[in-house]
Amino acid sequence: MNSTIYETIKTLKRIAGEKNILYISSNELAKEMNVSQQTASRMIIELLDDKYIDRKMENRKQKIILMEKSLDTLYKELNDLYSILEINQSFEMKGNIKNGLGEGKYYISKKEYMDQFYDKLKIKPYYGTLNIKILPEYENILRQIRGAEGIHIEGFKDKERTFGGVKCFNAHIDGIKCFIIFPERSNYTDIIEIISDRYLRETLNLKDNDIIKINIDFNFN
Amino acid sequence: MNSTIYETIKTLKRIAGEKNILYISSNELAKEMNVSQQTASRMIIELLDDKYIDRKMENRKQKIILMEKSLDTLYKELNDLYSILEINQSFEMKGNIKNGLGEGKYYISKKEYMDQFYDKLKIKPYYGTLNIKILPEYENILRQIRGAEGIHIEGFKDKERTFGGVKCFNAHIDGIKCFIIFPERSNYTDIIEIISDRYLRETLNLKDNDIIKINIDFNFN
DNA sequence: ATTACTAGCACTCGAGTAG
DNA sequence: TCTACTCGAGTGCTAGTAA
Repeated sequence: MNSTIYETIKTLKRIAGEKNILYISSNELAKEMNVSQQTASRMIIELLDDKYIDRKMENRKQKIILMEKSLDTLYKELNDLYSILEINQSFEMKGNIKNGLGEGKYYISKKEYMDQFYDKLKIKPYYGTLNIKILPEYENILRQIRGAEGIHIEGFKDKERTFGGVKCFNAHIDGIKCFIIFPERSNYTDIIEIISDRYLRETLNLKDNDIIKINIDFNFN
Repeated sequence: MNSTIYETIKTLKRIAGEKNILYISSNELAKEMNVSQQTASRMIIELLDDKYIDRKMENRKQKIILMEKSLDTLYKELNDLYSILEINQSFEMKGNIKNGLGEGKYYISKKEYMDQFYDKLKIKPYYGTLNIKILPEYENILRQIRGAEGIHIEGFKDKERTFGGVKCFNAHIDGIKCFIIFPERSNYTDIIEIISDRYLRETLNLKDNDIIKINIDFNFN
């Protein structure tokens, strides 16, 4: 990971703030970063090439939009530091119960996944996932969790197709132990999937759109 | 700030863990960082030159000791990310009341400081500081606070000598508003100085060696 | 005003190798 | 084995300048 890329992302995010959008000339960016205008321009081109940012040339100044990959980079570094400095923190998110459409069920019930869940998570998951749409005010926490290592579940192939790797995080809802699972290669989404050895919908008496709180038991290292 | 220096510090700290001491050959370090042995060796020399680390050549492998400057660098980056990602966190430390020897009193009672305290902190401090020796388990939090920006108080000169800049952090003890003040150029110490418009020793009925809790009202930006 | 190409200088990297 | 020097190649910087 090239440093200048990282420094540029930091600078852009600092100026953009929460909206992740900013209007800035290469000259202004150059001054913020203490580099030449040419270097700032080159950095923007590199960030564009690598899909860290999107850009619209407007009349006066270019409009830069920070893509999810930029945020990932920053939260990844934050997690690195948490891990290295051995800072332990617990996280809490809230969201709405969503109807899962049975997709998660199809994936996790694959034997190759199930065997690994049993080995690595020490649970035999209920054949289905609980889907939660995270409330917007918790999205940055979600980003931070997504950026962490988690417990890795290997992908595999069957005759028809490839199933990607998954990473899992220890969590609990109302005292019931469960795991958040993320596909390792996927775009950002505010919907997370939960597995547990219990049928959570029934155990916790949940209905669609109920708001629930989920605690992540983060353990760096 | 050169990235490779930063990456090297991260790697060293990750391996060293809490003790901040590690035994590692340039070759091993090279593998950890995915660079050549020569580059790893060069990084170590640079870190030595810049006083980030200390080193003892032992029979088999060099013994590397991470100096305070390395930790500062990592906590500084953590603070940067907190600020950029607009993560607000409150901190709490505990420590023992210490006899201040009247030094703090001499410094802060200087008019040039006092005027700025009044302007920037909106208090007219009591003529003295409360000294607290932070308990070891809170030292990393102290490092993180020291690494942050704070409210800047300018240094100045009088006929005899130079008085350095100071940075201040909003805090409170038992609900009483106060400020932690750090000399801007000083070595790490586990003793912090507190100012307030109240005589805290009396207001809070404190005696030497009492253990107190201090809350830092951290406001990035 | 902008952005960004080109050219030349400077810095960094790793291979070879000395101590 | 270690650490770390030299040197050539490659990368990244800025100044000049085009569009």
